[in-house]
Amino acid sequence: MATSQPSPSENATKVPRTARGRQTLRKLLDAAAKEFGEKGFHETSISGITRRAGTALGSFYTYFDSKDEIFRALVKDMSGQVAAHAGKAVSPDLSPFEVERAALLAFLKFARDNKEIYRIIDEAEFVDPASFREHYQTTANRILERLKKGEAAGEFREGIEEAHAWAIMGMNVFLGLRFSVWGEGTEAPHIADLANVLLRQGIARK
Amino acid sequence: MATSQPSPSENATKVPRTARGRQTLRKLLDAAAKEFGEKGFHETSISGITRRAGTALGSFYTYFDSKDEIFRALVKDMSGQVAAHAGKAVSPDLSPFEVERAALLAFLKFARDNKEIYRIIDEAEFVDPASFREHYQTTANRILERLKKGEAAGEFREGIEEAHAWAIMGMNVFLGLRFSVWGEGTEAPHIADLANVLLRQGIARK
DNA sequence: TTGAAACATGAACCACGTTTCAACTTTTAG
DNA sequence: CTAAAAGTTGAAACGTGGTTCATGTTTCAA
Repeated sequence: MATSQPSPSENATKVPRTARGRQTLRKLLDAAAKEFGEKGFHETSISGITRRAGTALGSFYTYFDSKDEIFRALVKDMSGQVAAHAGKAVSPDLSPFEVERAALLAFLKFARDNKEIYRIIDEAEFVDPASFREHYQTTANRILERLKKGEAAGEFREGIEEAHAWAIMGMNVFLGLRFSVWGEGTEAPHIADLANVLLRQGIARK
Repeated sequence: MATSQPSPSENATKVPRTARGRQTLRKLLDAAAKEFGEKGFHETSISGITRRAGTALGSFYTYFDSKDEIFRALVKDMSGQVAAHAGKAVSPDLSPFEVERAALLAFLKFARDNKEIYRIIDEAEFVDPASFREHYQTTANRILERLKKGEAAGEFREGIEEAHAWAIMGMNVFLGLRFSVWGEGTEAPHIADLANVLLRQGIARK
C-alpha cells in the first residue's frame, strides 16, 4: 500500500521529528492498511499492527492515541488516493461521455487492484461515519462538476442535479463491488461500455 | 421493529417450545434490532440487548449461541422484509418502466422509515459477509428478472444482462442512502422520477 | 396434582486486547 | 563531545464484555 507521505496537518497526534520517527510512522500506517483490509477493524489488534510493522507495541502510542485514530488517518489517506487516481484517468481531450467511461474504467481497475482499500472506506461507515460521508459527498461533487461541464457543452440534457451524480456513483460503486471486488475484474472494459450506453441512452427500446 | 414471527428453520439454535419462550425470543430479536441499528455491532453488548428486552443476561443463551448468531438471524429476517416490501409495491398492471419507478419509490420510503435496518444489512459486510452477499445477489436477481420481462415485452432494449441489474441496484441504494437515510426523504417522488428518466433515456441531449 | 422439561436468572469466570509506564537506546543540536 | 530530546521497548495493569453455570421458577402433559 504505497500510501503517500503523511502530511503534518492531518495527524491530530504527534508528528515525528526525526527520519527514524517518520519511517516508523509510515511502517505503522502501511501495516495498519493491510491488517484492516484483511481482517476488518475489530478483528485487527494493535499488537497485530505492530507485529506486522516490526515495531514494539508501545511505539504505536508514540504516534496514535488510539486504534480509532489510526483508522481515521487511514481513511483520509485512502480517500485521497482514490481521488488522485480518478483525476489522472480523465484527460481533457475526451468528450463528456468518454470522460464518464474513462472514470468508471479507472475505478473498476483501481478497485480490482486495491480491494482492501475499499473495504476500509466501506467500514468507515461504522467506525468513522464523518469520514465516510465526506468521502462520498466529495466524490459525488466531483461527478456533478463533470456532469455540469457536459451540460454546458451541450452534450448532456439540461436539468442535471446532485441526484444524478449520486445515481451514477452508486452504479459505479456497485459494479465495482460485483465485478472488481467479488469477481475477477477481467470484464472491466465490457462493464464500462455497458454502463456508458446505459448512461447515454437508457434502456428504452429503439 | 415489527419483525415477522421467527420461523423455526432459520434459527440454527433452540426453538422455543412454549408461548413464554416464543415471546422472550421475539423480545430479544426486537431489542437486538434496535441496539444494533443504533449503536452498530461492536458497540452493542449482549447485556444491552437483554436490558432493553427486559430479560436476564443468561436468557440470551437459551436462544442464541453467540452475538454473531443473533446478528445473522437478524440480517436474514430483514433481508426478507425488504424483499416482501418490494414485492408489494409492484402491481401487475404497471408497464415495465412504471414497475421500476414503483420499486425505487417503495425502496426510498422503506429506507426512510427503517434506517436502522439498512445499517444492519450494511454492517453485515463485515460481520457476516455471506449474508451480505446473498442479500445483494438475491436482490440483483430479482431486478434482473423484471428487466428480462420488460425486454421480452419489447419495452426494454435487447441484451440485458446481470450488470444492468447491478447498475440499477447501485443507483437505487445510493439514492436511498443520500436522500432517505441522510436526508429527510421528502423528495422521494422527485428522485424516483429523475432516476426513471435516466433509466429510460439516459442523459444524452435530445 | 405432580414431576419432568422448559425457561429465567445474574453473579462470577475468563479471555482478550487496549493502554500505560519506567527503563533503555538513538538522534540531534550546540 | 555531550546533554537533552526523540524515539523504542515489552511486560504488566486494566477494563470490558462475552460466556458459563448452578439455582430457582414456570409451564404443561399425563
